[in-house]
Amino acid sequence: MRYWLMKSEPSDVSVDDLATMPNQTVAWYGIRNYQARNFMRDQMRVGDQVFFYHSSCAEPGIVGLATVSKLAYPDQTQFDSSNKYFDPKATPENPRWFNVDVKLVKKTRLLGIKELRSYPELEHMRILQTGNRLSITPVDPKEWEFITGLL
DNA sequence: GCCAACGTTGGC
DNA sequence: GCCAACGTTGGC
Repeated sequence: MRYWLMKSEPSDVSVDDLATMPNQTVAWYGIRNYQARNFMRDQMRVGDQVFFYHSSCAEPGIVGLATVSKLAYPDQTQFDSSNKYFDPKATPENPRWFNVDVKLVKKTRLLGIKELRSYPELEHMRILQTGNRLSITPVDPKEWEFITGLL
C-alpha cells in the first residue's frame, strides 16, 4: 500500500465539497501532467492512503484523509469538447488521460504549509521543495506516520 | 498580482 | 533531438 498527497483547489473541489458528494467520492479528473497521470495510472491501487491538500488558496495545507476507491480509468473530461479539460488528441480508443476515484476518510484540522515546513522530519517532502508543482506526489511511510500523528 | 520554477510545444 | 518561447502552477 502506498501513500500520496493530492492537491485540489478548494474553489474547484474543497474537502467540504467532497464530504457532500455521493458516497463522499470524487473522480480526480483534469490532471494534465504526465508524471501525475503516471502515478495514478501505474502506481495507485485501491486502498492507498491520501492526504487531501488545499492549494492556490488563502490557507494552503492538508485538510483531510482520503483513500483511493477505484483504479485509474480514462478521464471522461478529455473527450468532451465543451469541457475545459478537453484534449483534441485523445480518443476513447486511445485515451491520453486517466484518473482514479478518491473517497473521503475524514476531515482533519487544517495542517498548513507553514506548519509542515516547521518540522525537520518533513524537510524532504516533495510538496515542500522549492519549485515543486506536481499536484500528486508520493508520501514516504515515515512522513505519513509523522503527519497523521499531528492530526 | 507577482514571479520563480517548471512543463510543454513546435520550428528547425 | 535541441531549445527558445510560451503557458501554468502555486505560495506569497
